Formats: sequence, structure tokens, C-alpha cells
Amino acid sequence: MLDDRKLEVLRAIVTDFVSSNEPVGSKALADKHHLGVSPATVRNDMAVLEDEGYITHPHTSAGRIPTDKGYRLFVDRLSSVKPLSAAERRAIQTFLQGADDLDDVVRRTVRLLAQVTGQVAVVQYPSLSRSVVRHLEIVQLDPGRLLLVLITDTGRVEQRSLDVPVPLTDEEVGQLRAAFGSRLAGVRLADVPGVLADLPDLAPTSLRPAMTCVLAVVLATLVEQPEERVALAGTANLTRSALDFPTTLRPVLESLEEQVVLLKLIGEVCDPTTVNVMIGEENSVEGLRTTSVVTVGYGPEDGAYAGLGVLGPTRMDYAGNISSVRAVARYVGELLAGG
Amino acid sequence: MLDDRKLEVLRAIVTDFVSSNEPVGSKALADKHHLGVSPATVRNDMAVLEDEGYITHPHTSAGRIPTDKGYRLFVDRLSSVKPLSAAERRAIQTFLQGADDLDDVVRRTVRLLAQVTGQVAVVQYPSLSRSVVRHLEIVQLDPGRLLLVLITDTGRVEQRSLDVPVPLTDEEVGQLRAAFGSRLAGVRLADVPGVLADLPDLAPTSLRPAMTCVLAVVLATLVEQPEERVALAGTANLTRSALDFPTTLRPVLESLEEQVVLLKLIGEVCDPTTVNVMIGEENSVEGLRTTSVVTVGYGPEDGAYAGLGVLGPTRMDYAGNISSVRAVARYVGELLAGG
DNA sequence: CCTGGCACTCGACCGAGCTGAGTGCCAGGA
DNA sequence: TCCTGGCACTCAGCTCGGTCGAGTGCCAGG
Repeated sequence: MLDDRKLEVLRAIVTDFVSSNEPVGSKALADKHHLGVSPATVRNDMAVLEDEGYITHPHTSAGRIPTDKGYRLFVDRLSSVKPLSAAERRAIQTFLQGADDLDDVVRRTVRLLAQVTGQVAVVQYPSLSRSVVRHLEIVQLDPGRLLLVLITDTGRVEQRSLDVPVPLTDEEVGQLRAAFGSRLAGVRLADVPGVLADLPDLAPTSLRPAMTCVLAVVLATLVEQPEERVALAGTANLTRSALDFPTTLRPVLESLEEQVVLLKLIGEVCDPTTVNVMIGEENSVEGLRTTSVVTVGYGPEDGAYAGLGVLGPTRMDYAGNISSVRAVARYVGELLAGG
Repeated sequence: MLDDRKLEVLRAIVTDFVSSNEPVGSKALADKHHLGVSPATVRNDMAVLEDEGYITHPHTSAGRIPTDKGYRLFVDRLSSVKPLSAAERRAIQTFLQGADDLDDVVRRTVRLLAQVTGQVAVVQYPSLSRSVVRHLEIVQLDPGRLLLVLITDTGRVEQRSLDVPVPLTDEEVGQLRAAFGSRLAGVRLADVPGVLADLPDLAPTSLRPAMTCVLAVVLATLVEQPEERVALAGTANLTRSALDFPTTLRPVLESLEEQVVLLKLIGEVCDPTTVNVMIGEENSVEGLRTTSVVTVGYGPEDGAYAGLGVLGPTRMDYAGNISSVRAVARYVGELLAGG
């Protein structure tokens, strides 16, 4: 149905339109891309591409622009990887070096990604459920009020406070700490329920109520409904492509303010090797139907810590953004695994 | 120079323009606000107001719009307090109730403020330097690597990790914890340097290097350069008033992405009783020269925890926003002081 | 000092007309 | 069969001129 030349025409349309933001006509196309055929032939090809739904025109006497389906085909089969320049790689590396904190790493990453791609960047904090416990500290703040501090292998620190029915002595707190600490260190959070299942049974009677409380909180807020966090940057980049957002960018900005939405965007990815691209209408989030999202997991190859990605108008440089996202993900993954 | 009627005219211009976003003419003004004088008289007054720089017109045959100076006069002398409705008060209260965490409180507050005012909302986390230490926990994560967890009276939790030259025994960690804990509990962070000044001298020799390290970190990252955090919400509201931003909202969005800028906006306020209003050009931040900012401190009356506020186009409902900001600040202050 | 009247200004709004990029289609040629 | 040049057609965007009316500034009279 679509021979090589037609695909070539589609590729040319996409690349031209992405860089110019203007409907591209047959003549300019035949000229600039030395396709070896005349504009009339290109027109015929275009008619076919349009029949198949890969391109469309805004009005009769205008050039063609790609549809979401056209972009999809382009991304899947037509875009070649665009390797980053050495300078870019160096920039990424230097920008990320010198970060101490996990917070710092994430903040730097998200800004870097926004700057490199010129899009909105989203970086998820290492997912709790996929993390490994490094330390669980239990402290009594006030009599009867405990603070739990969980530190994961990726440096994420979460705290929860809770009340226990009876104030504990320092010694009892120490016992609690030891009981949980010894069992949890090195355990993936997802595996915690199994590891802790028999804990209350073994505890001395005096400690049992407190232990049950702590256990409940650990399971509820750290394991079952772990708080996922995301960082966002580069929303100002949306204004640069104001033309791309027919109505306004209001719905886009609104969507980006919802943590839930951001998580939905990058939450599913779990493979650091495959880059995921969602184009326009493919997007499940109402209000982001005019945008495309490029995401990838980061972390060790056998299971990512979390995801990161960029969001922009469907008219984006997919090849470039895919490369950037992948490169940044790799560096961040190494950084977190190394530190 | 400006008699009562001229002031009344200015007030009418401001209120009309704020609600309609269209230059207001003499006739409409005389009609709607039953000033008791003819349009011609209003015109004369307008001419004076314009000479004095309080209003201006976009072009010769258009109505008048207030200048920044006009808004300033309006805010300072002409706007009456607009008390919130009972429903609004209830909404604020119910919206904020049920928050457990400090994080939760701040997040709810910032969203609430954005929703109530229809502007961009900014809420600063309780400033560390003005907070009181509730607890300082010291944990050895790995041999030679310590984690400090600081909890303040407002529920803010900060952690820092640091390396000490020699691994410590559990007992030594306990000594460290006791030494710091006993001295810091109940102390304002700003007063910490004095309280800890003589600490290394009193420590046993074996503990001294570690203590010096911890002390250095505490002083450097918690006292001298405490990390101020802010939350932001409602950027989508900027698009609603797209007409108000002559160029684009790009510079505004860019400014709002800078933590430093946000802190500058609300960082100075420290009085929970006085609402601060910065109008247009008064604003020190380039890029926010087309916006106005309404801020106030929140916390106990004798010294706020931090500031919060809203940002919007100069054409905003000052009276309403001032009331909302003040009301929200009061509730949050009570909530944090009470909990 | 206020008021009604009057001439004036100038942005907005509308419709006509032109332009040109781009299309679709068709007949002729490799 | 497929490509090509030619040709008529379409239509968004632009410009131009004209009208409209809101709003102004000024002035003479009350």
C-alpha cells in the first residue's frame, strides 16, 4: 500500500512541518528533499497518504500536516536515532555531577531535561515499592507519638508520624527499632508484607499494641499506598509553541498541576531500555490530547526505579527528544545506582 | 489636589476596569455609579487624574485604565475590606481540616488559595530559622555515614547525611544524639549557634571529630543556609487572564519556576497582621512587572512561621484577594500552632 | 464650578478585491 | 503502468477604503 517513496514523502512532511510549523506543500517538498520526482507525483502520493489517514490539510488550498497516525508511523518506522553530540553528553554529565541529595539529583535532572529538549520535563522520584529498604528509624517524638523515618537504597527519605496507645520507654523503642530494622534492611518494599507477617506474634506482650500500630502504618502508607512524588519543570516552554495549542494551554497547565495525571503519564513505564511515546489522541488524559509524551524508565536494567520524560506539542522533534530522554535516564540511573 | 469626588472617580474606574477588562469611559461611569454629576464633569476629573499619573488611556478615543500608581492609591486609601462570606469561611475551614502532615497542610493550602482567589498561589513552608527544634535524630546509616533528621515544632522534617572520618559504635552515636538532643530541644534554630558553641570542648576526645562534623553540617545547612521551600499552584489561572499579559505569559511562567524568585516574593514578610501588596512595576523581579502580588505572614502574632500569597495580573480584585489571603493565613496559622 | 453642546479623533468592524500557494485532475510520454 | 507538465480551481490571508461610534477636549453659558 505504502511504497518506499510514499514513506519518504511522509517523513519529509513530518520533518518539514516540525521545523517550520507551516503546512508543507508538494512543490517545496519535491525541491528541498530531492526526491527525484516532480511535485505532481508527490501530490499523488500525498493524496494516498491522506486517504490512509496519515496526513490532512487544514483547508483546501493549504499544504499538508501530519495526523497523530502519521506521527505514529514516523516514530515507529521512519525516524532514525539522532545521537547526541559529544558536547551534549558532556553537558548532561557535568550538570548532574555534584548533586549530593536525591532531591538535588531529581531537581537537577528535571531542569536539565527541560532545558535540553525545550519541552516540559517530568521526573518521578524512585518509586518506593520498587526500592530496597536501607534503614528504618523509629523515634518517640512526644510520649505516645512516634516518628518513622524510612531511607531507601536510592536515598529517598520518607517520614510518617503515628500515635501509639501507650507511651513507650526508650528501651521499648529500641526493641521496636531492632525488630523492624533487622528484618527490613535490604528488603524490597514490595516484599515487606511477607517479611513482617509474623512479627506481632513474636513480640513480647507489652510491645504488641505499639508494634501493631507501627506495622499498620508501615504497610498502609509505605507499602500499599506509597506516596509517589514527581518533579516538573519547563512549563514556560509551552508558551514558545503557543501556536500549537489551538484553544489555549489552559487545559494543559491544569492537567500538569495534578500529581495523579503526571504519575499516570510516566507511572507505567518500568523498562529502562525501551522508550515509550504517546502521541496526541493516544493519550488517556483529557486535556493532554494535543500533546505528545516521551517517557522511559531509569535505573538498573533489570527493573527501573521510576520513570522520567518530556511532554510537548505533537509537533515535536521526536528523534531528538527520544535520544535526550534516553541519555538523561541512563546517566541518572548510573548516578543513583553508583551513589 | 484630589478632592473626594476625584477619588471616587478613580475608585469607580478601578472597580469597573477590574470587572470588565475594558477601558472605562466617562459616560458609562457617570451612569452606573450615580456620582451625581455629568459625564463632562467626570471627564474633567479624569483629565486631572491622568495628569497626576493615576490613570491613562491606550489611545485617544478610548476610555481610561488605571496605572500602577492608580492601583496603589486604590489599595492604600480607597478599597474597603471585603469580608468573606460565611460559606467561604466554612469552605476554607473544611478544606484545611483533615490534613495530617505538614506537607499535606501546605499542599492543601496552596490549592485552596489558588481556587478561592482564582490566581496563582504561593505558600512558603514554615521557615527553618524561625522554627523551634522539636527533635534532632542522629542515625548511622553505613559505617562512617550519618543521617541527621531534624523535626521542628511546625512539623517540618529535614534530613541531611554526612560522612565522619571514623565509623562510630552504637554507643557513640547515642552519646552524640544525647549531646545534641538535650541542648537543642525547644531552641529556635536561629539561636542554635550560641547554644552549641561550647559543645566540642566538652566532648570526650574520641567523639570530638565526629561531633565537629555533625556540628558543621547542622550549622551550615540547617542554620546558616536553611533550605526554604515553597509550594505553588494555580498557574493555569494565568491563562484565564491571557489578555492581561501583553507579550505572553512566558516571562511570568519562567519567573515562577525559580525557587529564588518565589522566595523573594514572599520571603520578606514576617508580620501575620499586615497584608503586603506589590503592584506591577513596584515588583523587583523582572518578568513579574506586569503582575501584582499579595502576601502576608502566617503563624502566631508575635512572629510568623513564613509567608503565603497570591500573584495575578495588576488588574485583580485587590480587596477580595487581600481578604482571602488574610483569612487563609489565619486558619493555617492556627492549624499549625494548634497541631 | 458644573453642565450641555459640539467638533474631532481614532480604533474596530465590515466587505470587496487581489494575490498566491497549493490542490485535483487529465492527457501525453517513457 | 507510472510519471510528468499543464491547467483550472479553491480559498486563506492581506490590503484598502469606508463607515460607525465610543470617547475625548474644549468652550460658552448657567
